[in-house]
Amino acid sequence: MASDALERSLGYNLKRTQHLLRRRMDEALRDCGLTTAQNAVLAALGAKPDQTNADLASAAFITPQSMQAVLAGLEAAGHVERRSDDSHGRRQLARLTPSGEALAQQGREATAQIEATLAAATAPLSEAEALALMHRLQRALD
Amino acid sequence: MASDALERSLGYNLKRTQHLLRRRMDEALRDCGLTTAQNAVLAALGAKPDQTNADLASAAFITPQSMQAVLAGLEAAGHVERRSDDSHGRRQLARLTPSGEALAQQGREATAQIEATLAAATAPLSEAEALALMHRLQRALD
DNA sequence: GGCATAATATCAGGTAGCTGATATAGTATA
DNA sequence: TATACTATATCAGCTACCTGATATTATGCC
Repeated sequence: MASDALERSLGYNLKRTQHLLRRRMDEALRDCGLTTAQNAVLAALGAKPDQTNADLASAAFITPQSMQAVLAGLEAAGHVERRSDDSHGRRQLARLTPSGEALAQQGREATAQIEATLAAATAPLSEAEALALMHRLQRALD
Repeated sequence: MASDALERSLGYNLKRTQHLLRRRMDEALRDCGLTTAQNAVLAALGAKPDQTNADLASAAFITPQSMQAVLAGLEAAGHVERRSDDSHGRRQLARLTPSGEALAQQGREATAQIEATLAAATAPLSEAEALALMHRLQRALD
């Protein structure tokens, strides 16, 4: 049994919550054959096409170097395509292929249940209040 | 710029918050020469001595295999000592040495500021309300 | 125009944590 | 007692992500 001091720590509970969430997400996405990082890319490109590797890395909270490998895998599998930005010679803009769109949809469906579970568990707080709390914590940590 | 859909996701914001927290913790602990995992071990043993490798792994949210390496490092550095449990031949109970106690204290001091920042940022919610929210989310995800 | 700075992509190497497998000791059960 | 099950420690190998370095392309400034 852990000490009460740890149980009362916001940081510790933030970490534990995120840890449980990560496990649930990994489980749910395993059925689609997706990793969490891959799903993050598909979701980000689904919401906003033509993003650079650096954009996607930031969205998935990993380094651009790490994202390169993820993106290369998705590209090799035919779920993503990259083309040079005409106005910016170095940039490469990524977007979903049709099979990538389908996979992104599977990812959304697999994770929707978890998101709904989270939203329901905020009661008696509203989901908006929980989100506002997260935003305040983020601002404090930034 | 990320899509609004992601910004409104509790899971995404939980991940982002934890990501920022991790960065701040790593920064603060670097001055003590401690990693996050090492600090977790010292904090856990400070709160409750004579824990097994498996106990500590659970407390730090890593596998027992990974914790072995962390614990071996701390033991080699003289901050932790392990002895066999007389009543359980296989178990090895870890506890802090005097230098480990001192290092644990440094870790506490380094992270106290961050914890206080988090607690202050819960307003207008109380810290207890924020903790209760975390616990509800954890229960929902478990 | 020319130069410093920032942004992007990408190569190379290192590390932390993971999964899988194995050995051993304690516990429960038939 | 014997047999199955659980908990612990620990070896081996793997993967994801990181840091550091480098090349190339915009962009801001003089």
